[in-house]
Amino acid sequence: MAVTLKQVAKRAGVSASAVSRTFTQGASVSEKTRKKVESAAAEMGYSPNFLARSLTTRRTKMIGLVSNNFHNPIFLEVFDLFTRGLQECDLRPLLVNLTDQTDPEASVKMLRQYSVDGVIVASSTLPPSFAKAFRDSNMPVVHAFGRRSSNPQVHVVGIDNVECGRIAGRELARRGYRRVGFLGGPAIATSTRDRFDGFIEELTNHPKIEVSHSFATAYSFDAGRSEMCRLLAQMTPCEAYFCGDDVLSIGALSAISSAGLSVPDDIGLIGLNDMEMAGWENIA
Amino acid sequence: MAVTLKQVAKRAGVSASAVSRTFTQGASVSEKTRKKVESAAAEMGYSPNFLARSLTTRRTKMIGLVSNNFHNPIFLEVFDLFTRGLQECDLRPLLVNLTDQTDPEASVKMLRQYSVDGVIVASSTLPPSFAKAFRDSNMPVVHAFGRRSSNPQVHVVGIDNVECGRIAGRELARRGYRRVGFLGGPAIATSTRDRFDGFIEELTNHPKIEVSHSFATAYSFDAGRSEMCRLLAQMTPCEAYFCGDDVLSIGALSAISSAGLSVPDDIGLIGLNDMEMAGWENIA
DNA sequence: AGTCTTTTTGCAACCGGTTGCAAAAACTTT
DNA sequence: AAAGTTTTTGCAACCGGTTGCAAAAAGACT
Repeated sequence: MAVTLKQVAKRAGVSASAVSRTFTQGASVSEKTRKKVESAAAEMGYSPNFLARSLTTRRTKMIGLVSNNFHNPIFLEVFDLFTRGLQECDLRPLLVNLTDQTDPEASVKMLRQYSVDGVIVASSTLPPSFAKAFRDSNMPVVHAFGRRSSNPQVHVVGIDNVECGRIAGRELARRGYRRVGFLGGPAIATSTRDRFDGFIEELTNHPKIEVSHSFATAYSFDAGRSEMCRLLAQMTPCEAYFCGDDVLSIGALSAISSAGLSVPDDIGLIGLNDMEMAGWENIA
Repeated sequence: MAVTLKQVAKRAGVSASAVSRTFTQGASVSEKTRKKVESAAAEMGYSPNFLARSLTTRRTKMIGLVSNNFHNPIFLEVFDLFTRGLQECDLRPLLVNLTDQTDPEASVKMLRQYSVDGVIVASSTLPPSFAKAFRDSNMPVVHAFGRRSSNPQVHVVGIDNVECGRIAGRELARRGYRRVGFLGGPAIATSTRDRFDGFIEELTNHPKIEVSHSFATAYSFDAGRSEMCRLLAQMTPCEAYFCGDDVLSIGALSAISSAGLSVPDDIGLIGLNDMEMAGWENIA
């Protein structure tokens, strides 16, 4: 169906190699034949088939973009930025949605069958089996929002979650709260653990402050809301909370206002992520 | 690097075709050789290269998933559902983020170079040039959230926006509002136009009701908010509004509450989409 | 055992490109 | 004009598979 290199070659009256070379950066072609080829190609609407090319060049310019965070609105921003970034580098994202039913091994195998040049895993809430499968895949993988890994094969980019925790702790202390709580995401998420560790570490410097903590079941609005409801129902809720993620904060806010309380008058709250929505003014 | 079919063939002591056939649905292989091949393949960790295969089968099982809606939170849900759906059909989405700087022709060409089996365009706010480019691409394309097209090549799936408009109009009339407004998305979006048309059509049945309309500059929180601010600043704002999209509604809600008014006591509001977030209870 | 069918198998060509290599063409030099 | 250099070109093999076809093997039937 599509126009092939050979057809162009015939039309331009040159060999296949000549055509191939005019479409390859830095190959040796005379100006004369290049012109011939280019006009023939233009007339016929030819452009080289990337997959056939990849067979010999061993580069597909495809990147596996893997995530299981399709319910945390911050990830729409993440996908936006990541895909744009890739596109600017002339790479295309092959999207993989990891669900609970997905077999991590199968996903890795699939990505290998498609010969992706690399993989980006964008998630901090990845079950260990997934993390392991991608780690062992021996393709280049970068784990976004992960934490420093013991495995040197995997590049990690992310924020310093421990430091985030410290900052939040410091701020709450500065504001004079005496009883503070940490409201984290799923206990298995490394991001939550690190933020928690930093938070605790910082607050040990302030022995007068009473610290408690709890974990929501997911990074989601509902989880944040119900966990905060539970906390508020307790005998002595804290004076202020540090939420491990903005979507949790928003859920928590919802719980707080349903309870007839307000932020920051009745209760203090610190979120994390600065998502676009957090700026929406009716939330609070 | 990766194990190839030939290596497996040699190890299993059979021809290349035999190996190929054991990995092809419905090909003729005896049980005996199949076993030999399978065990050899398992030992060596072989799985067929999809791209090489696609060269002869002319099927890549890749689908271009194209959108420019990376700021409307409803689209995270859309991506989630679409990718899952594709994965269930054993297809992989090649994601394309259309920005203002993107050249539609280039995107189409790119998708053709990757030999995608088809394209899903998920957007109702597509500039006509994009729509046209994909339409003319002579690959199978389905336009999600589009409207019935004059071009029979393109499959469209979406809701009946005209009917949505009618329903909203009917409902506002039923509730006895006398002065109602339509707050739509960008005037070029077909979805907005259709919803508007349906809305108007329905309300012509109620001649006593006064109808006005305006369009936000985008399907976004900010656009909804600022448009509603403008409306509220007018001499006589309407008693109720129909917003063409939930994210607009949320923006509008924000404007309304900033103005010290509340819904539905002071002003009526109908949204559209039932996005996950619309259930978040602190929004309203 | 011999003949006729049906199934399984390997050869070889092909999918759409790339690339090492040696020959051909184009310049330089003297 | 002949010899030496550099650039451009086409041939042919290859990337990792699939598939039509005819020969080989296996099974069915007298």
